[in-house]
Amino acid sequence: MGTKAERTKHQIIAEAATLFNQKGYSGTSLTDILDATGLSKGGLYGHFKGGKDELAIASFQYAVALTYELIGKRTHEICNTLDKLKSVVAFYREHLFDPPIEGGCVIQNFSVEADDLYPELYAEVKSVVLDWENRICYTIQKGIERGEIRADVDAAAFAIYFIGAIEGGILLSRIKGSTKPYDLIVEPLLERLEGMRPIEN
Amino acid sequence: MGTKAERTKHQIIAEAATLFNQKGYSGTSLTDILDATGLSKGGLYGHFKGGKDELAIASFQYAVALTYELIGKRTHEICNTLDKLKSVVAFYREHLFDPPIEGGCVIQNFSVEADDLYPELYAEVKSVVLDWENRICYTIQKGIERGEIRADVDAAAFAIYFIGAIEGGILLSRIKGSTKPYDLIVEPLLERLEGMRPIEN
Amino acid sequence: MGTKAERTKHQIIAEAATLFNQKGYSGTSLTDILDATGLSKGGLYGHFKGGKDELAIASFQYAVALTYELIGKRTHEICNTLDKLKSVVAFYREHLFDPPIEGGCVIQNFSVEADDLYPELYAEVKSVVLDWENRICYTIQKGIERGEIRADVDAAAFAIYFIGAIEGGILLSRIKGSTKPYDLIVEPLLERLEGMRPIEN
Amino acid sequence: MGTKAERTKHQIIAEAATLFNQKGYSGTSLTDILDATGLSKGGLYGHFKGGKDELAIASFQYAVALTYELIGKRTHEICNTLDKLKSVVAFYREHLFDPPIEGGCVIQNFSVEADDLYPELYAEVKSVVLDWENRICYTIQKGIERGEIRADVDAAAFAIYFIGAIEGGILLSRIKGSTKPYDLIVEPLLERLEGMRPIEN
DNA sequence: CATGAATGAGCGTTCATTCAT
DNA sequence: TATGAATGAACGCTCATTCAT
Repeated sequence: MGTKAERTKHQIIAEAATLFNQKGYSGTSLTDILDATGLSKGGLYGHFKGGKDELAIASFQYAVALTYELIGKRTHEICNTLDKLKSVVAFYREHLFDPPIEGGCVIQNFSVEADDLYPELYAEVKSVVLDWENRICYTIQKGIERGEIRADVDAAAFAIYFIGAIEGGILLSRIKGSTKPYDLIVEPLLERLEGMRPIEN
Repeated sequence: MGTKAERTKHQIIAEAATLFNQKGYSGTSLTDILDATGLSKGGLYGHFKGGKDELAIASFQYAVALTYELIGKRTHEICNTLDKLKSVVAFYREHLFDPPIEGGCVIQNFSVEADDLYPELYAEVKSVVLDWENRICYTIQKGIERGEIRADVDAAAFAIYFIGAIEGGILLSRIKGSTKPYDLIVEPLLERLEGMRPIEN
Repeated sequence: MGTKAERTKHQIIAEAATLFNQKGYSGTSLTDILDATGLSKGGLYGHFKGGKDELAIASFQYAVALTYELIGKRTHEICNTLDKLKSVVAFYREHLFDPPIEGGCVIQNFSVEADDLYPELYAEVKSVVLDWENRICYTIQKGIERGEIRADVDAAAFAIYFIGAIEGGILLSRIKGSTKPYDLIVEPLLERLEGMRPIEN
Repeated sequence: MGTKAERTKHQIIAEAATLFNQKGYSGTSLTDILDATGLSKGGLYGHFKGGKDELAIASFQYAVALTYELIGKRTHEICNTLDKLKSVVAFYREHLFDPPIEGGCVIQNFSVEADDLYPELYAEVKSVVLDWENRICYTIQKGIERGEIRADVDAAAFAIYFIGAIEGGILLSRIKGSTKPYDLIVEPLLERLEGMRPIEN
């Protein structure tokens, strides 16, 4: 449940995450967020002493956590490791134009704006990407242990390829307004996944 | 060559392109541009009646044209079509951290910020991507005609894959600060290019 | 001694007095005071319904009372009237850079800010100065009665001169960061005090 | 004459000097200054890139310069050095309640607020006081050379005493709303001035 | 054409104060 | 009593833009 303050804070973050993801950090004014939440000017600072910066970082973290959560729900019930990874690819495909947070992929949106301007936020983006890599690595290693993935697969390299293909696909599909780019870019990824299956004998 | 006015205008665009690409549209103030160019307030409006918007679009177009030009210099002397395409991949690899316009890939930077906020600019981005696709299609079709590429290659699909892989690679490599992601993501692309070579007999 | 409420109130006043004396009324925010005391927003208003104004006046009065108390401790044990007055001069000299309340002479600080802006507070300053005058007058008259001071001394005039010399000395010594101005300005005051000694016969 | 910009800037400074002197730095808002000048919000920043700080320092310097100028006009026509100094004492007496800049002595007002809060402004105050000292020193040394002042006078010590007495007098007279404190505090100063006259023979 | 003084809306932030808990 | 979430006006400052010169 949480205290009233916690609920208010959470609501601010949720609204802000959408706005930042759509309009960017610079493009989103506190007034935008205030309007969206119904809060008053000073009220926001009661929850975020660090101001817009702190709120942006919290929003990014929330957006990432929400995405993880949704993906987790999807993959939770899938036993086979390769199927799990495929379902992640499918998840992003389904949400190309209806992403967890409106505005597109948060990693793209935040990284592209933060890289030259907001080091603290950018560090956060970097750590999230690293974390994503690690999760995939871990998943693959577990898959190898369980005999669901061939032992000679380079987990670290695959993780990077996996993320890059998905991100490239999202980027282009959104620009083109079509799922086709995503499908085309992700196709070799899916083939590679298939190729990771241990040889039956 | 060109009148003094044209040269001044070009200089403004060049400076602005870098600033917009690094700091984004919202994050770049006219003052930033004025400081960088040494121009006066009103002077800029003399060249760009449309204000910041017009300048941003002009900057984006300039950035794209400059990139094309640099790539063109590189590919011009290459005869074989597949080698031409490979050299484009190499070009982006070489300029991952030293791009034609400081701040990274202009398509990424402008598309990510413009999509939810600046329809006119976003339309420009879309048309540039479409143009890039068409160029690759055209290159491939010419390659097929010249017998350098197998006739059964789907040029349109390949073009999209080509762009998506490169963009995904750039995105991740910049975040990670390493060329490795680019290499990993682009690897299957290069293999596919190799596979497009007509069977010798 | 005193209820808990009284002790809390006193503590607020003591902290606020220092802050107001250093940073001024306008320059001190309630947040500053809250941070210094550890109190909560509403807690302060429980003790000072009148808000910042009431607290400022209470702080000024406290600062004056504290100064009187310290001077009192010093002069208490001195019998001779002229020596008493000299010890006051010495007291201010000793505390030029370590005054009872950090930030310098409260009369100067409060009067200079209040005169054009806060009539109520300024009235308080005026009454404190008047009170100081009266105390000196009274001391001198008692000294005359006790035969320690010549009967022809104009007590009222001397009191004003006494205060003015000390204040002028403090003002300049603090600006110059040296006791020298105080010494120079106070020198004729001390001579005059000496001249007030009744003629021995 | 000066350009229009210079005239506007000067007008801002003049208005601001009065406001700062009356209400203090913290107590004066840019809106106050804008209202007084009729300028618009951003217009002020065209003249003072450094914002409120820069304006405050400029205002203080202007106030000091104006005072010097008025005193200069007064003393210019006076030949004898001691009479010159006496006329300075008289000048401040005449303007106790009608000072060059409304709000009282700028040294007092600015020093008292700046000491704990605005080091840059405080440095300016210090340098002005030092300059005043030096001017008096110089005047006295010239007086000695011209045989109008006894050669054994300690110019530096006198300068400090001179300033301290005047400031103490102003401070108290303004609090009391009467010229009497000034007269009383300045009396020994005038006597000392008289005592500096060389012995006639 | 170019200048830069001027505009006024808007920025992120802090303020003194209130009030339901 | 004491808390701290909330208010909304005001803070210092920057913005894109205009226009008399």
